[in-house]
Amino acid sequence: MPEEAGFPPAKRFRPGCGPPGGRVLMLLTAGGGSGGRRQQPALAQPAASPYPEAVERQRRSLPIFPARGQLLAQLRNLDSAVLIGETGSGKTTQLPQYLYEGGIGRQGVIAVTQPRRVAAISLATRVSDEKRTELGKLVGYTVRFDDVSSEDTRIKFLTDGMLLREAISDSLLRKYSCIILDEAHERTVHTDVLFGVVKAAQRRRKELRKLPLKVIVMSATMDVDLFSQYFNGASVLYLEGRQHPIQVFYTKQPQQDYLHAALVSVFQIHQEAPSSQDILVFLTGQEEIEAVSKTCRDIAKHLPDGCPSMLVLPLYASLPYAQQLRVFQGAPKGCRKVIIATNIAETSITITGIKYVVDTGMVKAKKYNPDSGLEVLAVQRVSKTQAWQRAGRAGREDSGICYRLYTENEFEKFEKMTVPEIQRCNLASVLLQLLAMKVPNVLTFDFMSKPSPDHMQAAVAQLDLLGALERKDNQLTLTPIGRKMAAFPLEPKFAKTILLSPKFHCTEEILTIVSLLSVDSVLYNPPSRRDEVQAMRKKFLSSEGDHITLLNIYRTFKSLGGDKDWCRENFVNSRNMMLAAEVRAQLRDICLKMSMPMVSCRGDVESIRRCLAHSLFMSAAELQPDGTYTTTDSRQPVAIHPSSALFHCRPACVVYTELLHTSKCYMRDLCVVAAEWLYEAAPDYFRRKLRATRD
DNA sequence: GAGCACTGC
Repeated sequence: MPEEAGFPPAKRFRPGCGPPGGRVLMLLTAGGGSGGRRQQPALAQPAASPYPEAVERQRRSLPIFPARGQLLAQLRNLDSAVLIGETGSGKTTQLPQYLYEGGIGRQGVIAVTQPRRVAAISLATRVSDEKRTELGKLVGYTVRFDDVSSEDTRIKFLTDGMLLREAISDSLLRKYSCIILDEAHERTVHTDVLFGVVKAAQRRRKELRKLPLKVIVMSATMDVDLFSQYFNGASVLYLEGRQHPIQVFYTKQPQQDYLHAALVSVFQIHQEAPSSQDILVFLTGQEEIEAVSKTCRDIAKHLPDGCPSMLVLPLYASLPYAQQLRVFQGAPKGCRKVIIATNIAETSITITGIKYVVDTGMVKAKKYNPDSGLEVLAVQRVSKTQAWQRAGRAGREDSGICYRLYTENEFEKFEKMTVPEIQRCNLASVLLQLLAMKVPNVLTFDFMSKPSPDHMQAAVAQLDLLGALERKDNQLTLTPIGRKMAAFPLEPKFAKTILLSPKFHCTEEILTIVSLLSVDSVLYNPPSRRDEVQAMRKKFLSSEGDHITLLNIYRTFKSLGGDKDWCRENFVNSRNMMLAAEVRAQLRDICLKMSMPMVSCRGDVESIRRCLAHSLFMSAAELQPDGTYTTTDSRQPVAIHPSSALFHCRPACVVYTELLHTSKCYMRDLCVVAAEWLYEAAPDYFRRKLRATRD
């Protein structure tokens, strides 16, 4: 048994509780403490309620309910507002209904945006149930591949990415009277771009004396200064929630080995706590999670008598769906559930019954390196808000306990907030979308958290190479090709690949390849069965690279009618395969709307490779005399990723889809090309490069 | 020579 990790006495806190100092313009409290008995709302029952009693009672018991009148009175007169409400306050399901019932925003549609599809769908279902209407009538939702809304829809839930798409065809968002940006604290790229788009639409509509646009930003955390300032000093409304108290323990000493510390903590809890109380452990990635899960199971086998048994469940996004679902099933009586997860359990997946959270304080996340212009995936410290979010996962139904595997001193040194994604990612897509909306002066776009000028410039350079940009009167605008690229829900380089494909008579094939590349990997690689996987995959491998290999797999899958058993036997992720087929159909529709010819090159694989060379020429690498590879763009040393079909080959020249920095800089998804094809594709670009290397 | 956080259009 490992020795005790050593935790000092607990500090009590309630995550996100209490108003932010000095910034609250109005305070709306629901009454009642957290976790304890709640005050009954003192308002009179409406004369004739349209709701069945149970639903009505449930709605009235939510913390937001006593604030209803005050909330409506305030919101009626405000253009913009920020609403802070903890988990469980009922803000997301109730506020849109209150607005509708109060006759606010009835001249148009009330939109509520969500970062995730599942959330948009389940919230719409919930609210339409409460309104006792059929989903898609009064209350509906719109997410990619699934639009359940109609002319009658007045309350619409949509993903933030979907609303952005709509802004391309109508940048004033004319059909909406009110836009509620929910989960704003997550600061996804899409939400961040929407902030700017919605703010501009609001101002422009005012200038044009059109229907005013009301904007409500909803956040679960207290750091709202930025939101309020950004929306011209918008009022901040505070709602108390239903979070239960959580005890937090820190370690006395910094931990050298967080995996070891996590194991110690799990078994310390396991020996002390009743077996009905489940544990959630936060680690950084698949490999680590699988290794720790195995160790946990091994140790659990050799525990002393009287110790409860243990059900260890890994949880990460690339885990097959059926295995993900196991975390929702209760463990047998006398058995404890231990869930070992990535940050997928921070926001995306909520598990009930968690009493203990073990937080290693580490996360694997993308960083942006402005010098090299590259994204780097690296294990790093979480931010304070992230640590609170993790702790909060222990207090969903009852009071909880969080063990932090770092000292309080270390915690104080964590970044206050996670750096918004928009400052950590490639901006080519964002820029293309803004240009498609005809935003004037894109380079000075009013972002809430501005990306650095270098960062923006790198995106301009990328779009320029793809032939998407032109300059008119010192303003950046889109070329006809650029406008077409923006129509595809894809990274710009993939959109360009599709647009080039008719020239190489391989549109059908390119559509398949691009679809497969734009979903999560269809190749399932359980580390414990590596040899089996390699043996099965051999029959699809192409010496011409990963794109052709993927095409081979898709063709076999299709010829068998999408057989799930075949997928399992061949270590193919059937969920992602189906998704790729759906993406392909959508992309094909867009091509047909543009009157692109649907052509196939049949067995002529070379034309596919030529097409890829012409669209990915800026991501190429050449074999050096010493057997290593160097990128043609920045002469950076790179290596072939071990997952590639070309891992054991050494082609002279390749293009790749992605660079991945882990222990080395790896190229992923490679295609063998001829050097002269690259030169043909962009003679000026390569002439510049050659001159640069000579200097 | 040896490895892939999480969303979304």
